Formats: sequence, C-alpha cells, structure tokens
Amino acid sequence: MTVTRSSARAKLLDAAATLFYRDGITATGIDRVIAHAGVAKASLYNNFAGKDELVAAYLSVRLERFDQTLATLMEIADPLARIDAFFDRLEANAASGQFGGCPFSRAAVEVNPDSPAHRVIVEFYRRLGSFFAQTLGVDIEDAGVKQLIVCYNGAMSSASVLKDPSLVGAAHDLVRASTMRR
Amino acid sequence: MTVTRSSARAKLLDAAATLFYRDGITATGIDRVIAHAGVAKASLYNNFAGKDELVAAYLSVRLERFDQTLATLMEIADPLARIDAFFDRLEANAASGQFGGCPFSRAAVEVNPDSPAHRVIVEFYRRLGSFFAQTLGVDIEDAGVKQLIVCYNGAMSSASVLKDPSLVGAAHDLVRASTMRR
DNA sequence: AGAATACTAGACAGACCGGTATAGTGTGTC
DNA sequence: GACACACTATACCGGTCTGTCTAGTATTCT
Repeated sequence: MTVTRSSARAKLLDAAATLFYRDGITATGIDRVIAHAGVAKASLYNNFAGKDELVAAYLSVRLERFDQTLATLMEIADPLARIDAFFDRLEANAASGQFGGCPFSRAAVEVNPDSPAHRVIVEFYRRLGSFFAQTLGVDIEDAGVKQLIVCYNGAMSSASVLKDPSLVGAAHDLVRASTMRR
Repeated sequence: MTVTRSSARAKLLDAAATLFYRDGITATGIDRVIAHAGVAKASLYNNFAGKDELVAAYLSVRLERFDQTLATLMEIADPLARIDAFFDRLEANAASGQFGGCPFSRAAVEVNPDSPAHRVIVEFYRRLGSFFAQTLGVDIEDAGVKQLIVCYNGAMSSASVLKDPSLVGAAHDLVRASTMRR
C-alpha cells in the first residue's frame, strides 16, 4: 500500500513545512525536523538526498498549493475582480495566526543560489508574473505586471516584518489605484 | 591617538558590512569576518560583546547613514518632489552592482526577535514611517504612509529576489499614481 | 512461508560554530 | 625607562551542524 509506504515522507514534509516556515530554514536543524516528524534520521536520508532536497520539496509542496489557488482564481472572469480576490486572500492569510510572509521570498535569502530550492523560488515568481500578465491581458514584461509583483512582495514583507496585517490592505488600496488607472 | 585606537573596530565594521550584507548574517561566521578584516579574534571580543553586538553595530552604522540620507532629502521643500527623490535614490542603488535589497528587512528574517539587532531594525522602520508621515503631513498611522512603506519594501525585496532593478521603477510608478490621487 | 523493503533507534564522524584563554608584540604616555 | 593598552597569533573548549553507518523491527507482496 502506498499509504504506509511513504508515511515517513509525508510526516517529514509536514514537519518541514511547519518548522522551516516558522523558524527559518538555516535555524532549523535536521534533528529538530525528524524529532517533530517522529521519524528516524535514516528515513529522511532514504526519502531525500539531503537537507537541500528536503527544502526544495517543502517549497514544491507550497508551489503546488499556490497553483491550485491560482486555478481557483482563474474561474473569476472579470480581471479586476480576480485581482481583488487575490489580494483578499492575502489579507485573510495575513490575519491568520501563523502568518510569516511569503515562504518563497523568505527562503530566497536563506538558500544557496544554485540549490534545487532556488529553482522552485524562481518558478514561483514566474507563475505569479504569468498569472498577473494573463489577468491583465498583457505581456509578462509589462509595467502593470511589475507593479502587481511589487504590491505582492511589499504586502508580504511589510506585514511580516512589521507584524501588521493592515499593510496588506494598504497594498490592496495601491493595487486598486493602479489597475483603475490603466 | 584615536586613529590607531579603534582601527580594529573600524576594520571589523567594514568587514561585517560587506559580508553580512552580501552573504547573510547566519551564513557568515566569526572566523570569516576577522579574516576579511585582517584582525585577531580577540580584537573582535574586545570591541564587541559577541556576534549579536557586532550585527547590531553593523545595522546601526547603516541606520546612521540612512538618517543622513533622510536629512538631505528633508531639504527638498515640495513633498512630492521629496518622495520622488527618495525613490530616485532607491533606483540608483538598485542599479549598482552590490545591491542586495534592504539590509534591515534581510536581517529581520535572520536575527532573534529579542536581540539588540532587532531593535535597530524596528527603529529603522519607525524612522522610515516618520519620514513619510512628515512629508505627507499626516499621522504615522495614516494609510498613505502604509502605502509608501509597502512600495519601499516591495521595491527592495522584488528587485533583490528577482535581480531586476526595473522593479524599483515600477514601485516608483505606483507611488506617483498613489500620491497624486490623494 | 519467505523475500523485499520501509522503517526505528542510536552511535558516530568530521566540520564548523561562537567564544575563551594564553602568550607575546608594538606604541604612546607619564 | 616603566607602565598601560590595544593589538596579533594561535590553541582550545563545548556544542551543534549535516550526513553515514550499523543493527534490528515491522509490514507487505508473492
């Protein structure tokens, strides 16, 4: 059965998601991950080549979930309503207890630029930009897309560093002022 | 003589500024700092209580320089022109080779919340908000101030993570659209 | 039943971490 | 000339890091 087969892997990914996001990647040691997962050390190295691969896998799971969110949002036909819904979700996330900013930009300052995790981060931003471009009906290099990316990153980093969810609302206001103008 | 007196301290702060900003704080060990500074290990612990204090001192130097920049900008009487000049400087910095985003927000994800360095980070954001509030002629809790902070953080983090200085320009566009509107 | 396989438990290695201690050197001041 | 002092150089400590290895257990497929 595949259920039991990779239960250790699933437990590790759960623990990694919690600890890497909450405490940071470098600050979270292997031993703490396996302790939180309730799993033996060998199970980690049987399922992943090393810590780098675990980090990459953790971000890949996040990316997959993000993709599903985008797919849901794509069902909203009106472009402005879709972008509004995107930032509404951000506001809801920021208000939740465990909010700590964008997991990808947080990871970006911790991982090596040539690690497998870094490629997941790049891929995240590619898809984010692509979503905005598709919604605005413009090229991915368009200034409007860049403005939306700035608003996203600004919202996430501001709200997490200053521990003030209302900054996501400020970013949303900015988006309305900007997208209205085009 | 005071010149020779604190030459080791100055060399350490120079090395810390370069390495902490370029490679990250946790990734940069004490040994690498003293090697880059060309200084003995004991000199570090004679001048600073420990790594935490060195990190705080590094950020304090940055904060001091930032204060001088703000003081210069305050000479510009027109509020909108002053904010324009602020983002013009950001664009110039982002275009320079060693750009790696906001040193304070980068440090924020690496340092302990109750470390001396963290207080410097908080102080930076307090002064940034105060500068914006003063320029707009509003309270520091005003929505306009929050929007400007979002633009600043968005510009810095986007440009550094995506290695694309043009995102600072996008943030500047956003600012123009926003401050015009008020 | 028996082979394959994922798992647990934990000792261990080697590197590196922040920080301390020791011993000695150069320089300026009184 | 003697003292104070900031400095250099280096050995060392305890702890923690990632990763390896050994040995034994449970489960599942055939």
